[in-house]
Amino acid sequence: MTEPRWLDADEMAAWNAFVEAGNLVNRRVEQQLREQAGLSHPQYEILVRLSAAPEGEVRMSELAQLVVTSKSGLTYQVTQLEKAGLVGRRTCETDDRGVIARLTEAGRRKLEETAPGHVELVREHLIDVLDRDQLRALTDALGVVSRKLRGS
Amino acid sequence: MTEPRWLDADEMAAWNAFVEAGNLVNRRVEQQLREQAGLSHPQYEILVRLSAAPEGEVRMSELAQLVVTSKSGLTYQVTQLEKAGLVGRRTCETDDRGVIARLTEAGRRKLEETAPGHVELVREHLIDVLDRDQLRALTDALGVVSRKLRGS
DNA sequence: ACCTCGTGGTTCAAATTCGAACAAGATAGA
DNA sequence: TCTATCTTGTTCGAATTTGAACCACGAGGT
Repeated sequence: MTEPRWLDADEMAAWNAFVEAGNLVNRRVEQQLREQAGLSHPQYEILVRLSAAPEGEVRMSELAQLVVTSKSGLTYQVTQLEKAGLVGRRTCETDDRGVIARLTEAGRRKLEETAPGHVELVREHLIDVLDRDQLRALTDALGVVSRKLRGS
Repeated sequence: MTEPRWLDADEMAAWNAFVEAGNLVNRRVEQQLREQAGLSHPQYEILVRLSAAPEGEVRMSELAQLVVTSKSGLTYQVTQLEKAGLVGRRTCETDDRGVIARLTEAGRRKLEETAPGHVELVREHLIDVLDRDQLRALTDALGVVSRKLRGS
């Protein structure tokens, strides 16, 4: 095993900042959604993705990619949302294996009443603490990271 | 309820990038540590923080802050690490309530043999895909976010 | 000394996560 | 057509996470 290229101070700082900020923000968001709407962050994400799709419908496999979770994880969360009446399931006409998740009217209302508080929090902790340039730099950098990971 | 300030396209992109990159990287790191060392990311983080501290000792409450987890979560993970012989517990002399986690020799060895692969992955997916300026911008921006969240 | 309040850590139940195993359906080539 | 191979989504068990409840202890005032 050859000696690895260790991280220098700047690189270490970058990694730490990434992990720390991610954890802190996630915790905060999770907590806020939970107490304000009784939703987990993944659940909220699912509602958002569905609402953005035509007919409010997205196929399970695609949805799993969008919210970055495992297949079984998505199955679980969609089941929860279904019990709550916020999402429905139907089978795909062209592919009998396929299952399509669909946002219900109640789901859309739930999202509408939850979004303001959520956006407020995102603003307070991420958007409004950065200026335009910082925001762009952040988006660009993280975009590179994501694309790299998506393609492998 | 007053109408919230919604996110414009750039702001939305920033938030999406943040969440997506965080999820993707986390999943990847988790998977890598699990199969290469049988450790979860939080567990690895604990070992890192301990190894960086004088005597390899950190108090539980402080450790929870460092790795950004709940008290109970930390208790659980330290217990796991203790079972594996990588970490020890002792009570604080000056405060009978306090518990101090301590990195064992086996723990230090485990960290030494796990770190190279981990660093390699961090490099591949975060560090090496960005140039110096991007890395600095990322660190600065996320630093602002973390500081803001730490102080509230 | 005593009492009150805050802190530190653990325990507990409930919810969530993941991967592996599975069943059922699509797909492509001989 | 037959068959071998992917894909899809669910199920299952094991591991993990969280907040609330709890107990023990320190700190400050009376």
